[in-house]
Amino acid sequence: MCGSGSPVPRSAGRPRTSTTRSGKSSSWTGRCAPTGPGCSPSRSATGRSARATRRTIGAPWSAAWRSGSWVRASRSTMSGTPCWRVIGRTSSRCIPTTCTRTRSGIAKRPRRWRACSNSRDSCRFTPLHRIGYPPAVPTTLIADLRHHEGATVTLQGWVVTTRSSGKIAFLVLRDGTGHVQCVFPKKEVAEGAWERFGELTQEAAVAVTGTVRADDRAPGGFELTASDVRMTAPSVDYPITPKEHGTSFLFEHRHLWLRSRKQVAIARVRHEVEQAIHDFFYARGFIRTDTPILTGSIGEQAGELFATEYFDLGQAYLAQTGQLYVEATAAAHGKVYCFGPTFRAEKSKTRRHLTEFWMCEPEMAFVDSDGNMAVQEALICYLVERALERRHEELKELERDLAPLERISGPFPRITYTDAIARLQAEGSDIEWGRDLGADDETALAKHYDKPLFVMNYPKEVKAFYMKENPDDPRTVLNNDCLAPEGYGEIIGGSQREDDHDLLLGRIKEQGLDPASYAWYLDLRKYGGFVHSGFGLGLERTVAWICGIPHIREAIAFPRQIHRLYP
RNA sequence: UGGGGUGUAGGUCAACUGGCAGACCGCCGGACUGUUACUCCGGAUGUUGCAGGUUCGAAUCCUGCCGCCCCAGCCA
Repeated sequence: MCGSGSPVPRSAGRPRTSTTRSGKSSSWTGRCAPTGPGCSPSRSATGRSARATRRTIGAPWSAAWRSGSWVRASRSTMSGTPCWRVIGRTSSRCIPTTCTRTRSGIAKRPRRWRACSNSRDSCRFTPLHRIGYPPAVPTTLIADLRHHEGATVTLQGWVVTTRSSGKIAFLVLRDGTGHVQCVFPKKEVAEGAWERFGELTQEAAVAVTGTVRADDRAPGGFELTASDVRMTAPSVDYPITPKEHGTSFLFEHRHLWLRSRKQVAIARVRHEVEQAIHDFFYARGFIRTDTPILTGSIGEQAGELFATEYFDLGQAYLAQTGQLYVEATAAAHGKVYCFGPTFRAEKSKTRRHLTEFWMCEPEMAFVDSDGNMAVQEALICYLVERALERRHEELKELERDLAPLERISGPFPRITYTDAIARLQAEGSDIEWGRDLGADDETALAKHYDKPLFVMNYPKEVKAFYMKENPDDPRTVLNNDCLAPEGYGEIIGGSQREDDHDLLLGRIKEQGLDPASYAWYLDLRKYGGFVHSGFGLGLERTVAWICGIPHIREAIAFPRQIHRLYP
């Protein structure tokens, strides 16, 4: 189940454009600077299907965008205006171009089109904005520089650092797609450019024009020999300097800290994990059903909810979980999930808690506790695999030791709560059966394994009312926690749900909850009750583990903690 | 909500037993043609968290308050 690779069926990955008529797929190795005079929307590329060509003619980028086509941006060096070429409509494969050069060195328009064996998302030769938006002014992205070697381009971005040595100066620029060093030789730059360089400060917005040059000394392999620079917006006394800062200072400046390399890397791993979650469930036929944030009834237990006035209906609460609602939608669709923010007014001040965090909660009809864990296992394997495959650079930036992640594969070890207690006691712990496991207990258990660990069947008393009683041991319920390795602790909590109306009602009363608030939830057992299970995966905890960062507050752009509501 | 720690320049931190408020980074000025946390020279920068107390004298000792950090509980 694990390690099965892409959740998309293999057959869907075959290019369906006419570009692969040869039937041969090859990776693209040529250098392309699609900026030559021949680059015009009205000219079709040799080998393109007539249909795509027609689409290009008279079809501005926005029309192509609306129709879902892929567009590729390029810039005419003659007119300076961007032009757009539709390169594919339904393919999930990258379709890069090859170019030839004339003897004079000017890149000509693509002669032929080839399919590339890389997938659309991972292909290094498919810069993202080709399927995105048109830049406000003709601008080359740093990530695209490899395609523009020898060409004169204009970059827009923000100043990371400047260095000057009297007759030569260096500017490290970032634009959201990467970093590049721009070199300013004093004698060769445009008039006034040297002085303008001197006025640049950290994080000033700039436009730099120069020639793209491959250089072994450059971290990304390419540099810009700059001919001109223009500051488009100043930045005075940027607070986050290249020196060290304390955590409270950094979180007070979180809106700026997000620009730093490591924070960018974390955000991209998070993005990858979120997308991977959606891909995973989509490929397996789950329907995403969104659950309310404002709720009247209560998720698990009162007291730790954020309350707000709700017109004439009294108090509304910010959702602690979407679970009760996905149980309802599971009866409509079979397999569903929700993914959104949840809120806990717990006064927790640990490295594993936020008051607002994102949770993915699948719910599956006709799936028992065993099947539930199998899905959790597959999901975690897939998320780790995706991060390793597509966010390798980011994990490297974060100095994450990849070996523990590479070891993640199914099946995961499983241990019952009762066995866990026995093991802890054997190791000298004074924990007694019936008490919930603490953070230290979890770490002690998980350290025996280099994979995530399932701990199953906790005592009924310490778990929520909706969990199904274990028929083999009625003191316990059919639930599981999933503990991440390396001391990261619980990232998933799941259970088979109580599907018997009377037993559920009894549990509600036992825990002192008001049955009236749960009338609609009990209805699900009155009208075609069904075996079902589900779980909640904490996004920030998962991202923190994959990134190897010590505190989950860095795994979300703007963390909400008990003492932090700003920025 | 408990337990522990901490608060000094824009930032990170020193300041011995109560005795002149300091360093580095950053910033400003200058030098330097391949730097990449460049280097070198010079300069500016303070309500020592707040309020009170002890003392000839308090960043330092005492009382109260506030902020932040770590740990625990609760949980994802």
